[in-house]
Amino acid sequence: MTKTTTTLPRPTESELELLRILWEKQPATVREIYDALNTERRSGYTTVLKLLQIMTAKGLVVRDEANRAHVYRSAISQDAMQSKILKDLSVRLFSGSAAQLALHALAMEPASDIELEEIRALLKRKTTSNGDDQNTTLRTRERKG
Amino acid sequence: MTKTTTTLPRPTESELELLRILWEKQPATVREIYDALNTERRSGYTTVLKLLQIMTAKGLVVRDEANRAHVYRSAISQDAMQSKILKDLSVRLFSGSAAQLALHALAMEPASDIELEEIRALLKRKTTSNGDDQNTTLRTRERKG
DNA sequence: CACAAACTACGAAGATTTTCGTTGACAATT
DNA sequence: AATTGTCAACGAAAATCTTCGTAGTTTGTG
Repeated sequence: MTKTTTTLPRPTESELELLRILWEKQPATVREIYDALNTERRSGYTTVLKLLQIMTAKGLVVRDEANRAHVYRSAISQDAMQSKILKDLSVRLFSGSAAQLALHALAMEPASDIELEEIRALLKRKTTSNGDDQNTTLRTRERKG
Repeated sequence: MTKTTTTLPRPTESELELLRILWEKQPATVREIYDALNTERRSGYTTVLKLLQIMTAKGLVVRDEANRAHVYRSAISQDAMQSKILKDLSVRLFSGSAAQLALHALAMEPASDIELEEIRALLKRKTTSNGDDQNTTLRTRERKG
């Protein structure tokens, strides 16, 4: 039976690792994901396969079974997942205030000038039209690991 | 044998729930924590007790055994735990950039004017002396649930 | 065709987390 | 002093997460 949940569950620790790889390399086969993962940590092939099967059942990823080697894609964009997890965390640890969360994150790290500029720009936009929850899509830039 | 870990482990989901109550009401006995928790979710008394014992072993909380009903305190401030968890999350989901994390959090929520002002102030400080990881302690304000 | 390689599915062991019942100690009440 | 209530400790069941071995199928190669 296929589970029909509208809301995706929060990924577990290792599920998130696979999602990270997918966002970078998708669409990808188990083999490709396995290879990518094993440059970081040691893990068996069937372990990765099993995880992807579970994630498929959960709806975290979708797969194309057209070919023998199934091809996986994450079911949610990195951007959306980031928002989802931050939202959750803001509730659990910041009394629901994402702004307080942001403030904390900012205080932690000496951000680069470029990043500071992006934040200022965003703040400006939020100020001019406050209250309205307008569509503020982020440009996601690359960051070397 | 008492475990001697310098670094506190990341709290689990339910451990974090108890920490939240502690930060609000500490010092507190098991009974008090149990009562507070049960205004939100249903949970048995010994469940809470057991969790607190585990957390004591992990070093997440400390307890005063002077009286029959032990009295618990969190071993780490809410502020420090927030930083700890955000740091962890920035690594796992934002390629190590807390600034990107902050940007995301900001884009999500229509922050209040006061919060926006705080963020601007923080940005100003970070701008004038960039690169230096100066001591930026946050004022933590109250927020009605 | 026979054999090896690559693949999915599945079950299950191991590890961790969550929950609670039971026990025994002590305290308060009658 | 007997009963009832509260407490910490402990063990263990239940639930979830992680890992991998085995089996069976399909594909590629000699």
